[in-house]
Amino acid sequence: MSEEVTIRDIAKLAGVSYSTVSRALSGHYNVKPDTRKKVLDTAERLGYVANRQARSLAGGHNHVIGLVVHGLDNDYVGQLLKGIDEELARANLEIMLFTTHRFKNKEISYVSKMMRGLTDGLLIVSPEGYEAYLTTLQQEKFPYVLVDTSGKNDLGTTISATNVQGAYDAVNYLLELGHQRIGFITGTPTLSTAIDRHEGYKRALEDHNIPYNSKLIREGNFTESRGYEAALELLTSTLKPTAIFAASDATAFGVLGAAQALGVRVPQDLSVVGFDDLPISAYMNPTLTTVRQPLREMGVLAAQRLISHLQTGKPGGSIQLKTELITRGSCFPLAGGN
Amino acid sequence: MSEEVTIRDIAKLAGVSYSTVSRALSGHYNVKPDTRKKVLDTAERLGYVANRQARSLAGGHNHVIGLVVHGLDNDYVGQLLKGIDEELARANLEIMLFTTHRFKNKEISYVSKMMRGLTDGLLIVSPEGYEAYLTTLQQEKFPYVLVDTSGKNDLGTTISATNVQGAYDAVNYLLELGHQRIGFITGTPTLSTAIDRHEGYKRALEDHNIPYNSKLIREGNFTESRGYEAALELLTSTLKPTAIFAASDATAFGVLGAAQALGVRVPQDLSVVGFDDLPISAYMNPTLTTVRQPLREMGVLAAQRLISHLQTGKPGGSIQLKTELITRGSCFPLAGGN
DNA sequence: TATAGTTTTGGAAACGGTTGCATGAATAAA
DNA sequence: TTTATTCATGCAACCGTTTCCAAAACTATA
Repeated sequence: MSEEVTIRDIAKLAGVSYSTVSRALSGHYNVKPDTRKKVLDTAERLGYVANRQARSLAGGHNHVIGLVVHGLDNDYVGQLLKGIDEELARANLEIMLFTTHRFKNKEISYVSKMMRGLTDGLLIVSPEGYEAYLTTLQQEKFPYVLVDTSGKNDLGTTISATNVQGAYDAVNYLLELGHQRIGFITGTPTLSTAIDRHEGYKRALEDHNIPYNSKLIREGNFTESRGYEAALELLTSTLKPTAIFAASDATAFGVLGAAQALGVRVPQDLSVVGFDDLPISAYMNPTLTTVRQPLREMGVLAAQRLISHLQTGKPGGSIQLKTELITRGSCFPLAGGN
Repeated sequence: MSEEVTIRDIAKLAGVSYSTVSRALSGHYNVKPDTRKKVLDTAERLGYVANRQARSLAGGHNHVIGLVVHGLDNDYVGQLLKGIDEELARANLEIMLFTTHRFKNKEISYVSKMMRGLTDGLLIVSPEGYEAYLTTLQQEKFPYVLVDTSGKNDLGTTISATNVQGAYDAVNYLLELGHQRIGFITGTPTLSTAIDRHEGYKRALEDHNIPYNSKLIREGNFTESRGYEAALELLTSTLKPTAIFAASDATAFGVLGAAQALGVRVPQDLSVVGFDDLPISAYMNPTLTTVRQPLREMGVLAAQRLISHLQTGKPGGSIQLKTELITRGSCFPLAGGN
């Protein structure tokens, strides 16, 4: 290992004390402009890179933010992350990745302490309701932002989309096309987004005076495979729906797959609407009608609000972004009765 | 902030010195079994969580590995990460995420120093050829593993798949179905995987005595949108192919989209083969014939080899995993002449 | 029982920063 | 010009570990 350059090396060359170097580098203190310039130049020349651990150990900050996610194996998180990474890069913050299943067998206090030790703040994607560590973090005023959750419980800053309205729009659209038996494959029932989309489904039916029928509902978990199974069930049941609203695009892909497997034509025999508007959705056959969430923008906003919290010490307010129904080729007006 | 428990607190309660606590906790030293137990119990009781920065500052390890990727907005990385995360979690290693575009305007030395300061080792996904920082890392004997690259240049431990063979199998399959004008949409030309797949395409043609025709080739970049455009070009050119081999599943999705837009029926009028076997591919319409790479397993192996390097000080050997042609519904034998 | 050898343990010195306090320099006010 | 005030800087202490070194406590051998 080549010797690392430290602030003491810079101090020696620049002819000042190491504390001055520290102050010049960090910037929040009074340092004479010439001195600062001299220090910065020397640092530059020596190729100085601050030792993050030393810095944070001494009471400074980590310059690392933690990203808490269920998993990375779905495109949806990828889209969010695009926006997040962009903003964090701009602020020179590194990302530490925590997948929640790692927490399963750990003590809450361990998880919270570890994350606090490693990061300056947390971006928590799609928290599963009242996560135990949230309360701890909140008590300790540790900065965090919840991304893609309605966060009804006043758990802090949340960035969300209009999930109820989005689902309402989707189902309303199907209803106006003449569909009456509209199946619904839910998301993971513990996630607020899933609950909200379910609510939107109910409200749209209500407004059209169509009774809610639980036989048309299947529990999903936002994955393709579960969407496939659930659609198979719905399409072979006695109360076969003429349209299916899937709580996510991934789920909808499963529905399309199931329809294909059963020889059910989409959209002629079955209309399908998804939720998310992932990039691939536009390339499906048929192209998928879906409710667009501005995922990347949500990522940007989440990061911005966390950064602002870090800088000002005050949490940013919550915000809800608008969803938009994107009509493509997977829906069809219902012709005759039945 | 509630006061953190330190090794000194443990020392006091356990009635030993703090250095003994450190030794008991880290485990590589001689500590009397009773003493160790006493220390461990006390630590447990106090809910002790080691301060990572202090530990690494003092010369220990970070217990963090860096994951270097282009971006997370494709499912392929997600699959890899599943395996990686699994293994790293088992070894109690945290993940720090570095997206390469962040490096673009930075000095090589900065990037390498930063990563070294923050992590104990690196998992570099799909490096774009001879990355400048690789040489630096190699010189400094910093542990890293390259994932999904053929790494011809002896750049260290690499985990790859049989890309040449995989592409060969795909094209060979199309040839045996009777196709002669087989279009090819490449991957990002600087990536070794893309080069290898191109090579496989060439060899298969060669073995069937079909001349390589650059008019049937379009440059892609592993994305859907580029796949769409490229397919549009191919399908409207004078030398319209009867089959297209896409260098990735995402690219193939674009091809399917383009065919759909042009009213070209797949597989009747056009056969399509992808590469990756992403989960969604099985749900496409038609279901996508593709070359499967064991992405998750590659992730597992990469992590295992890095961990072993960390523990033994010796780099693990490179390994190449087998790809497999998965035949589904997107290909069709070519009937008449053409 | 004395002696040499081996464990086990404690104390001190790092690791590379930040920051409070005190002092010196520079500026403004009298 | 003197004095008060602000600004700039240096020194030392500290953050929570690891690890070197030496001393203490055992063990085994003679």
